[in-house]
Amino acid sequence: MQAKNGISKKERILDAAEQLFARHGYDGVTLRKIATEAGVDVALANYHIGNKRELFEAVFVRRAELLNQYRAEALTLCEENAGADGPTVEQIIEAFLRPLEMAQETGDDGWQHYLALVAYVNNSPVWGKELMSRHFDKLIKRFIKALRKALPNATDKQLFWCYNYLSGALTLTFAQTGRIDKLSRNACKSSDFQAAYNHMIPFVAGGFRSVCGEQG
Amino acid sequence: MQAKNGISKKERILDAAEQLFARHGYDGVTLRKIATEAGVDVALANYHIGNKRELFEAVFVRRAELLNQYRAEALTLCEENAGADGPTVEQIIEAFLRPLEMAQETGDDGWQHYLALVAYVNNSPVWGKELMSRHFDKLIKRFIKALRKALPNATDKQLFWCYNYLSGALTLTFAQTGRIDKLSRNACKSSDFQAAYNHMIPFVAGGFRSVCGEQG
DNA sequence: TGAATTATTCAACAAATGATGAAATTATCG
DNA sequence: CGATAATTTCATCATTTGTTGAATAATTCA
Repeated sequence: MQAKNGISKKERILDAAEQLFARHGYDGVTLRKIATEAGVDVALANYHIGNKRELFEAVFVRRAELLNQYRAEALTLCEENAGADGPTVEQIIEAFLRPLEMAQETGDDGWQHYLALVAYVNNSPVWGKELMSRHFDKLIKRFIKALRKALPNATDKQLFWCYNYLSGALTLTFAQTGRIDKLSRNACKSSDFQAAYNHMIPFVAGGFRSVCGEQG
Repeated sequence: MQAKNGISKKERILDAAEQLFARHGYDGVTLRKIATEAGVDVALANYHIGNKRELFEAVFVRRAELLNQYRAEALTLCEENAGADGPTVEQIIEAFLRPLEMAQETGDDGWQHYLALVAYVNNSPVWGKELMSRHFDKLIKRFIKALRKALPNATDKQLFWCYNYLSGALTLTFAQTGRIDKLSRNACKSSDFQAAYNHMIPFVAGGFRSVCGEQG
């Protein structure tokens, strides 16, 4: 049952839920607000997807695989282009971040909302651990493996703490609170993803090098 | 009307609210849960503090000034101990972070809950901008000023973006989701604040240096 | 003590919430 | 077409929510 404009009501529900959950969190959103935003009856979400929790997870899952795919391709590409020593820290971090920037910069607002949702989940004591792990850990371990090769002196403890800081920096950038705009008196704009990622790559790479020591 | 054990019911309400808001967010907590946790009637929060929103802000405000004071003292101290060139990036970052570590490591769980609440607020698109700015911007600008002196080649844009990454890394550490434990197969423990901050200082300092360039 | 102030509890309200069967509508396809 | 299935709407339920006015208890202090 496909609508004429190509967007089914089920997708409209997921889009509306994505935006609202990202902005207000799980408990800050009611099924009625989602339905209203989607222009749909309240009962329809239940018919197509299930209860509220299942709706939340459906939204989270929807783009997760695609995102992993983008990142995996970027990592594979930079590994193929590198010599026998493998890619540099900068190249690995870039492969980790650029797909996100590109997703956020498509005209589609959906990716912006989705990544803000990931930020919410990543920071949530309740959802954070299980949901993030289930969908993203596998690929992250591939990135860590590449970093371990680029930083042969690093211990696992150092690598994973550094990844944690990277994850936090990224998350706050996703969250798009607009706080940095105000603090910097508009020297930085949180909507300027290009600037956010351009600065982030050397920051994070420098951080990894500083903690884990140069190779040799 | 002070209780015999020294903890008034008003304080018990604030403590319970602090813990629950930090864990479940504003909308994930009901006044009844707070009251139950505090061992108090539902109506009492309203009598002592006001409505739900005012309760949330009261919790947020309670420790904000004290936290600013700790950080300000640390910065002043490291500036006094430094030469005419001022403190190094590492010293400034350390002054920014150590008071948080110390607060989290007091036996009192309250500071842990409070900093998790700050993490929630900092990442929240709704609360993030206004509430954080109102209470923390002034002191943060003092820190930025010190960093500007330590990194004379840096532009404001670079400095504030780097601060943003620092803030994000810090926030995720506060949030205590336990995710890093699982990801690293217990090489890192999110409850180990000492390790979290020990690694974070060189990471962030290295990041600043890498983005803003060494001086000279 | 006893009156007055403060603190706490009780009871109840209207509004909103997630959920779900039953009814109505629309699509599918032999 | 006509019947079977998929989709969408409608009406309604029991709970839960934030809030408040009145009643009760505890404290203060003259």
